[in-house]
Amino acid sequence: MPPKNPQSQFIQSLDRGLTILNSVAHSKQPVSLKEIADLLDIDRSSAFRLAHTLRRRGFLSCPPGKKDYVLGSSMWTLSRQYDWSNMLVKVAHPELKLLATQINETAHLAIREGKSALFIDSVHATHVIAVAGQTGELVPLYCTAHGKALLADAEEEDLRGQFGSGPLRRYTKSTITSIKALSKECSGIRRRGFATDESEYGPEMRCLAAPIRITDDLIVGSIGISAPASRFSKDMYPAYGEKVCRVADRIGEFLSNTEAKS
Amino acid sequence: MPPKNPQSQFIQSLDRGLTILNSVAHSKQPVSLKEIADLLDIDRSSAFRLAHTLRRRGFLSCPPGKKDYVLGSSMWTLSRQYDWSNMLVKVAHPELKLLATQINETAHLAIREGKSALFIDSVHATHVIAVAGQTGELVPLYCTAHGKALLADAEEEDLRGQFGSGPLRRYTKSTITSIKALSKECSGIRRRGFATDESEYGPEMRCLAAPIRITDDLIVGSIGISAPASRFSKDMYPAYGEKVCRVADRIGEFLSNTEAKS
DNA sequence: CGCTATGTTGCATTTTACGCAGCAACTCTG
DNA sequence: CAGAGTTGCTGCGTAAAATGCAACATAGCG
Repeated sequence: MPPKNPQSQFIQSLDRGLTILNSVAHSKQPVSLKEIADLLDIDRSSAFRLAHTLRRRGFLSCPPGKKDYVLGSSMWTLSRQYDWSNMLVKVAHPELKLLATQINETAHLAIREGKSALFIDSVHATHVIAVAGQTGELVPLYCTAHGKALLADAEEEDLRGQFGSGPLRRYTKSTITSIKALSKECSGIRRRGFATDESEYGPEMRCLAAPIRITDDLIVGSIGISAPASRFSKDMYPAYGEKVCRVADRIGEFLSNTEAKS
Repeated sequence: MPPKNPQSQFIQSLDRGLTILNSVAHSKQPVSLKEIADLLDIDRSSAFRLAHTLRRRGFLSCPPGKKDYVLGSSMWTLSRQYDWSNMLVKVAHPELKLLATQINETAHLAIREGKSALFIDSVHATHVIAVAGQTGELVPLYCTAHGKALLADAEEEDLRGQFGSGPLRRYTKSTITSIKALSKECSGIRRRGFATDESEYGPEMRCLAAPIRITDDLIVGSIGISAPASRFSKDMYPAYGEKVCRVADRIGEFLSNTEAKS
């Protein structure tokens, strides 16, 4: 039976503290105490005590001399020490398996690492193989389906900041070498929901991948399928694309919350 | 005057919530409700309400089906959306400048990015240059002073996991090519406090760098100086090393808290 | 040098979070 | 399979803890 009074399970002050963390993290400028108080619609003194607690615990920090708040070292520590990729693998592996068997081609899971995409899990068509195939391999971001899926939300200026303004290295005839073209490709991926690789990195290989998004649309990984071009024609893009997108969305939902429904 | 009652500025439930976040983040396994209750020495019901609040806000999450807690997507979002390197640059730049003028050689600031070290700021000997020199450059981790400083806390098995078991690529005669030697080098860096580069990557260049550590000893960046070997002999290591270490420590302290002293 | 805006502390009030008790689901264990 | 022991979850009365207010402190500004 559902709880009669669901509100009683809410700790107000903790909730408020988390709201503060969120707003500080999303703000590009340091946040003043007044802004916090206004945001939560509480007295300045209460805001002060909440912020003070967060600071003492290292979750917030004040730039030397200033009295504004920025994220503190604890957030740094927490996010780094935690093995996100392991969690992603755990949640995604069953879905990866499902995808591979449904389509009967190799399915991959990738995350971003620096300026590359890193394959962290894969399931082959005929049999399940945990540590084999391309798992562990690093590939460029701008000329692979997984890489481009991971870049999907980047705007032209972001791309320029990350790859510089010069032309990109060409691997094959179809490699995208200009930032402008890459940016256009990204907007196409956002629209369609999935990215493809027309032998832009390695020859005679087709790949289709979709970004895995969590709350706030942040892209945390990509999932997709690869096959020799001979077995994987362009006609299959719509059908496979929809399948892959659906799987990616489901993984994202699992990661985002899991209100623990069955 | 110091507050008469410093405890009154402390919000208990928020503090407890943060403690939960910390313990979940540091634990390798998912954490059960009972463990949380025991840790904080509070009733299970209170622990439940705290954890429940954290979960509804996305800071914790339950693996599908299970009732244990792991870090949630909000932590993911927060840590990624925040521009850490920008913050590091802001805090470290004055110190970098000081270091460069004191020693009168180029000083660099670097962070880890994937399997490389990325230079994010530099100050040249004679003049301050914000966006020039090696800023933006990626260099290998295992054969540069900055890279090795960033790796300092890694144990042999970590290194093996990150670089594979094969030999490392050789750039010069003095490049370290075995994981075992690299591990030994790391323990030396931990002992001394700083790393050096004996022309292991590029020729005729010496470099000395120290890791920047925040709370829990997590390494978040490195700071160091570079010079042609002709001007920078081995004799200078102790003196320069101590200087660089002191600067690195101060930056770490600034980042870790800033109890806002002057 | 006032004046306002913001940060910080003490204190009285009452909201809020706590522990207790009890139920439900699940796991051992014989 | 029964019964005992864990653990997760909810309702409720109470006490403690968080809140808002007022006052003080400090910084920025004209």
